[in-house]
Amino acid sequence: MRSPDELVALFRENGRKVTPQRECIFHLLHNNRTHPTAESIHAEVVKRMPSVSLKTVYQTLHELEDMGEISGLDLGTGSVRFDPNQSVHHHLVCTNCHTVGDIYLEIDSLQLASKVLQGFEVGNAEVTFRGLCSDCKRLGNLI
Amino acid sequence: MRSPDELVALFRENGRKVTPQRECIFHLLHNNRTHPTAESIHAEVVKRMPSVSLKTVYQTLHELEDMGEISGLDLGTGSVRFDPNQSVHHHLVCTNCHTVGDIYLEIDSLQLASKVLQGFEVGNAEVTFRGLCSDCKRLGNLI
DNA sequence: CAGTTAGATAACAATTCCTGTAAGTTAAGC
DNA sequence: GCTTAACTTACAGGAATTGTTATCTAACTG
Repeated sequence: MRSPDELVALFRENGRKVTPQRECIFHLLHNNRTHPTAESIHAEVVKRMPSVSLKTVYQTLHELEDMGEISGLDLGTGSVRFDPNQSVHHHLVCTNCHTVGDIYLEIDSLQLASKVLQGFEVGNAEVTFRGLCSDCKRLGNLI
Repeated sequence: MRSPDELVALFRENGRKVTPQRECIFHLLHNNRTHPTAESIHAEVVKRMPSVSLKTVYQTLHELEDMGEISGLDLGTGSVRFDPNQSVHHHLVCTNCHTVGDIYLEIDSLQLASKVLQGFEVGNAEVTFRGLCSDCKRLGNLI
């Protein structure tokens, strides 16, 4: 995702309006590696601007998603997570605490032989690793 | 997933009761490669037994899941899909029509170097390919 | 720099997918 | 055939998200 300042300019170029609510969301997403949900972003926004509705947060997140600035990830944790990290990477999902980590992989086998694809045109490939994060693993050993 | 007859026996062994509703669901799942949702299974069940509730379908599907006979898949298509195919495979999800196909892959690179995992203990790795299925691709070309 | 207006916001209701509850019904073992 | 745990149904409820609408405001316009 671009910097908040660049997003402001980009929004104006696209005929979208720049509101304080949106700027707040831009800042909260910038360099954010926590894979936040709309709900968690909203919780942070509300600390600064108490009247902002969840709907506004969803709308802004979806606009950023449509513009390719962030990705919505459905990792089976109940709600969609938003990721401003647009470099190619994959995810580690803790089956216990549901935190999401990033992992950078070169997966040669993902260059698939066309025969196995049977006409399917691949846009992208996501790899999701499920297991225990280091914290939950450690706690698990203690119990 | 095992055959309907085997499931009947297995349910009884496990102290679960075998009802006509459940047997109907067993048959609908057997050799089913369509990755049905609870809703779509229910639609089929109702054709044969009009009074069956969606709740009953969910309950039976979850029991089969708990027994390891089917897998629940959250592929970001809105609802959970159930897959009786228990061999190791991955999925092709059409971003247009949301149908789900199977793909069999050997992914050597998924034997990850422990350094990139930073203490994360991997249980399993799922690969989801998103793109256009052959039907949607063809239609896309025509439009 | 006030007026205009497309677009954004907030409050609220609705939707979708799924789960909890409670009361009636049935399969399996005796 | 009786008992009882388990199943089924109807219905309510819940979480995540989206639709609606009236109000408001950013940014353009003169």
